[in-house]
Amino acid sequence: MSTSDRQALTTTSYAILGLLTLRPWTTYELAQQMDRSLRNFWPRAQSRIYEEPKRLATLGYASASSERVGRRPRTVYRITAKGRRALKTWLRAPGAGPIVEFESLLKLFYAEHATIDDVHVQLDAIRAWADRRAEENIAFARLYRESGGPFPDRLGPIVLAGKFMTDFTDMVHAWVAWAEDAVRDWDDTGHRPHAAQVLEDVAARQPPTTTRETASNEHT
Amino acid sequence: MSTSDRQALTTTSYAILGLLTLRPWTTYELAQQMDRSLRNFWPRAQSRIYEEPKRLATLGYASASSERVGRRPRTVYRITAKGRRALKTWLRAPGAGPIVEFESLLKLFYAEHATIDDVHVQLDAIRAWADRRAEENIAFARLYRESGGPFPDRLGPIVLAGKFMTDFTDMVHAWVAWAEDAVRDWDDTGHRPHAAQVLEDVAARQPPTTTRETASNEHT
DNA sequence: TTCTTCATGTAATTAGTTACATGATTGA
DNA sequence: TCAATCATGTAACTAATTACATGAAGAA
Repeated sequence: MSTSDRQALTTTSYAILGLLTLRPWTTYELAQQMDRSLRNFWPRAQSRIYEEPKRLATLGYASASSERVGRRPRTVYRITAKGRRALKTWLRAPGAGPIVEFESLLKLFYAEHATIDDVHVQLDAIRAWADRRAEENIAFARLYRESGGPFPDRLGPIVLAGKFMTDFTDMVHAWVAWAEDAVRDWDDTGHRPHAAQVLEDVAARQPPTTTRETASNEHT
Repeated sequence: MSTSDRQALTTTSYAILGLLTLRPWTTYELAQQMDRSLRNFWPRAQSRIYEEPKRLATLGYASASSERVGRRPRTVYRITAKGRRALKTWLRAPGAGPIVEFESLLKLFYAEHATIDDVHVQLDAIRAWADRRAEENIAFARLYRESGGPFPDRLGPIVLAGKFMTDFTDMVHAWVAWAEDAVRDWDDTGHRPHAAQVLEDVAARQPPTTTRETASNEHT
């Protein structure tokens, strides 16, 4: 039981297995590709990308062939039939929803202990992040529009993920603009017009009508 | 050097240190509060919340006082002056930008190997996720509008983070609606009108004018 | 020839998770 | 009085990270 647990693939395993369906890769190429395509919704360190395919190979989901560059060894990985089957099975089960980690926002969450300058440092950093990402998104879109990209027949799934990323970038950008306005009314009066407005707006919304047993939240 | 490294606080340490500025908490309360307030932008397992304050205490950033409930011991943590200073210092440095992990999207990214049903399983799961979150957001806003919440003077920072979360939820919701349309044109023709449209739109954008040394990306 | 960057990997360490264990409290 | 839930914690494990090491290739 604990032995079979140890053999269970992680999401990262499947992430790499998925890349291996496209073509064989050297570990370095995998790391590069991971960085290009999955970084934004499944970020992992380079060393992880070097380790995972080994495991895939020992478990039979991939095959490893050793090559040689001068005196240096290198490994090329290919997916096996077993690997393809495993991937297909994994694709059928619903995956986890989005998880966000956001250190700058955490700092803003404790802004009462910071100076107003500190707050602007965070907001500026976030804006810079959004700008950088926006640039990447545009460069990416132009590349694909002009050349079709390295895997033109994958356009559908690629843009599915790509639009998620641009939507997220846009959202962060808009949020930071709002936040800059909002912190402008942070004075000693305790009045927080922007915050109050948000509360009103969100509180006035109709909860989505989920179909689980006539959601009885109307005790109003 | 490696000894002093071991003493470095992590972001999670500061997350808890921040809560400790609000009032003293038992570990269980801390875990609860973490789950209520920080889960959405700094999610950590409950056991982590039980361990971290110990470290804060041994390093002098917090003090621990042992109480007793029947025969059971429990610990209440309080921030120290040193802890407050450390938090303030941490707040000054720019934090990391948002990191997203999204397993369902990863599965969609490999949708070529899935059936159309599999794809809809993912999209449905994502929509359900967004609906659940929307509900939480609304409940949260209503609570704060009506009662002011447990820390009414923190309204500013709280809504800063809260609006980020609702904006994100809204974005996911809108994206999934678009995605459902987009996968509708996934047939064998290879035509992907929705995807193509996104590429056009994003490619046509003007990159944000970052002020680092006259960004020379106009070789057009 | 030397410096830098690209390429390929391993080792050490840790932050974090899952799983377990059990006492206290509530209420049926 | 029994079961379920709340409360409090520890132990075992691992996925992941940072840091290091070094050969190959290209440029100056």
